Amino acid sequence: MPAPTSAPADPHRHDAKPRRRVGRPAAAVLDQDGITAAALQLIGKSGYEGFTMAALARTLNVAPSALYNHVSSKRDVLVLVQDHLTSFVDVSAFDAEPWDQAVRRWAWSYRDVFSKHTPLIPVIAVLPVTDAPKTLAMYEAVGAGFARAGFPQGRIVSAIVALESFIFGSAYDVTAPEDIFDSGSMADSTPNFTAAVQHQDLEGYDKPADVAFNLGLEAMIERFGALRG
Amino acid sequence: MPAPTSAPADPHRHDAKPRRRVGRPAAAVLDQDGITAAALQLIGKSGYEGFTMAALARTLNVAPSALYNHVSSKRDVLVLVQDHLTSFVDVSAFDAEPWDQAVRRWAWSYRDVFSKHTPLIPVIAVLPVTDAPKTLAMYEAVGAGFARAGFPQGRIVSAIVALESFIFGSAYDVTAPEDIFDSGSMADSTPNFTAAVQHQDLEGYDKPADVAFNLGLEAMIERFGALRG
DNA sequence: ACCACTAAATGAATGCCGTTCATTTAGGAT
DNA sequence: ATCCTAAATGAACGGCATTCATTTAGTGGT
Repeated sequence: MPAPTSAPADPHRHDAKPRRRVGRPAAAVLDQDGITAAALQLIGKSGYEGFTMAALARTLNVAPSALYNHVSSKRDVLVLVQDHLTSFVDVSAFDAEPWDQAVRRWAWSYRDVFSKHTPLIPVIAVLPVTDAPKTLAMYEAVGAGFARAGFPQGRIVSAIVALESFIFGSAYDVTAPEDIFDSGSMADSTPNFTAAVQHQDLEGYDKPADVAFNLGLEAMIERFGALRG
Repeated sequence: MPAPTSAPADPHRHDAKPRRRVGRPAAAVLDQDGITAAALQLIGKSGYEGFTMAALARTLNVAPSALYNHVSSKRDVLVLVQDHLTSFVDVSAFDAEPWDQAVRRWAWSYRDVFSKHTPLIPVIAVLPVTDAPKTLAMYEAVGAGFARAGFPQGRIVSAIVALESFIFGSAYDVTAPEDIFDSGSMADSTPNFTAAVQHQDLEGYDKPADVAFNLGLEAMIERFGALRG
């Protein structure tokens, strides 16, 4: 009886999100793509605190319970959103530029996309690729790029995972408050760190998060690059 | 006058647990240290799903509302737990071993501590150090180690942040399901990545997460080490 | 043209959750 | 003995995700 939660091939296709007249039910008003788009829009407007099954239903002119015919949980919606966002990550450089440049472009865009969606990180980081086809497609593009660049087969996945872990952690960093390292009244007991914070070199970047991301990313690119055959 | 609506969220400088005979208040059944200890124990027993203000109150034989005399929100409790956990991170090597070994020991222990507490990561990553004295103490130990090793002042914080970002991301990775990269029925459309997954080299480690962590960490240690004067 | 079947929507109900608040309790200070 | 006040209580409150019996309206078969 319950509707399938993830079926790639849907019998009922295209139906925008028109407002059916109120009152009693209608024909197909909802599908996963429509839910995903509405969710993304809602998140953009209200943030993740405002992202509620009730609020999502409201933007779709539907009762909250109706969503559960197309999705099995709120987490499910987050997975749909996550996978959709992944298609905004730029992997194009992997077949247009040298390996190191491609990794650079990919990593920065990956970080930028998800720094605006950090609540999704705990979801992505642990999600089987089977549940996220577009994410899998990204891995394929990246993995192919590594292989083409002469990366040893046995280390491709580990290298990607290491980069991705760094990217996720760095995405949080982007959202941290500027004064996160102000030691305030405790400065006396932490002289070394306090001094280091004060003398931090921005190296021409706008934000400290960018300096740190550049530093770590370039370290990995250089060292990983040396693994190529 | 009714009772105050919000308890002090500020741990302030004293974090010992002496019975302050400041000559004011009444019998104390609850305090922040007791709450922190109970919270940690509850999390260990029931996980973060079972970690509820009501459940926490129950283990302390107290009404849920009583907690709010000592803590201003559930998030506050998480901050206390987070800061407490940080004292389990091993920074001892920074005054006993060479820089690279010290970073290694610190990073692995940091990752191991928080891989069991990933729900805290979104909290830590964005938390001003002022609210977490033990965390600040850790930064001081690490920062001092970097300075002593001849690290250029202006880059100490960026290097630590980069390492920490990598550590946080990698902590998630530890908790990922083993088959997270099984592409299942989609294997045909992702030949490169699927092959890379199949041929992944474990390099003698138990878990793929450890291989990736080692790879990224050693890259950073080597490259950052070259920055020392 | 009828009818049976079924996917999809409803709205009420459920059970939890974090948090608030008026009130009570009991120790130290004067 | 009395006042003062921090700390504890228990009953609310509003919000949340999710479930379920029921209703609706299209579709496909005869």
